[in-house]
Amino acid sequence: MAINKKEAFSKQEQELATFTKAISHPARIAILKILAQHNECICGEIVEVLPLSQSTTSQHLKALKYAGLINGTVDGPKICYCINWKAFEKFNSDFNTLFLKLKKQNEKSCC
Amino acid sequence: MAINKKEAFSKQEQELATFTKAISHPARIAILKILAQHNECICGEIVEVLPLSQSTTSQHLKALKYAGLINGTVDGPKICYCINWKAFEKFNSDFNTLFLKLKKQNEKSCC
DNA sequence: TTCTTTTATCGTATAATTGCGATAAGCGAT
DNA sequence: ATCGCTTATCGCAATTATACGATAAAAGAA
Repeated sequence: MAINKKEAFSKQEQELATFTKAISHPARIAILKILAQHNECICGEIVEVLPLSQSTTSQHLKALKYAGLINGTVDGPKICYCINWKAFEKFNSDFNTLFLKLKKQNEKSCC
Repeated sequence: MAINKKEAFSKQEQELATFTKAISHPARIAILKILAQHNECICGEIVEVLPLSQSTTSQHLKALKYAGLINGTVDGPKICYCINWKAFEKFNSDFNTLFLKLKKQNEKSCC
């Protein structure tokens, strides 16, 4: 058991779930906030701000990168991180589309 | 290891993460769509539509209920489900607030 | 080359998620 | 009280996530 049944759902649902999963941990929301607060890419002073170890932080960054929400480019010995606004915009749009779609049909809670 | 460090983040971040986690699985997004497509509460014909077993579907419903996104009231032998629009509205609002907050600061990707 | 700094990855442990079948629990009808 | 229908929960197995320390890898500086 415990076979993954995600592929049984629509592409759209899978895609949105990937995004929401990426930001389903407070640490990753915090990382996005930190990245957005900078006008330039930051070369990973994220570890110092977060209450997590360097390795754990790196894993969270990897998760965000996997979902396409952030980019990281090599800058000498450091790595420069920033938000992928294009992907972010798409996510935001898809999300609002879902919201509107849901709300269109029904507005009242009957229970 | 593997101690939960979620409480180390802000209340707002935790709250939003709870919501996004609730909709971080395609099945749960599908459930919300099904619920929204009905003008009345539906007495769980969700199982027939989803490609999942009754028990698994019940667990997904439980997850959505835990996050406060749906309500379920007893209707004889059945249970009547519907979206909690109030909670949903708050989630939508919190989410857009985060988006705007992030976008306010920075609009360009430098990498 | 060697050292230092920065980041990723490996190894490991624990916890949570996902999924199913089987069973229980609740309620109406007989 | 018993039966049938609907939904929740239990028990189990497999997978994934979370977290850390230790180590590797990459690049500049000495």
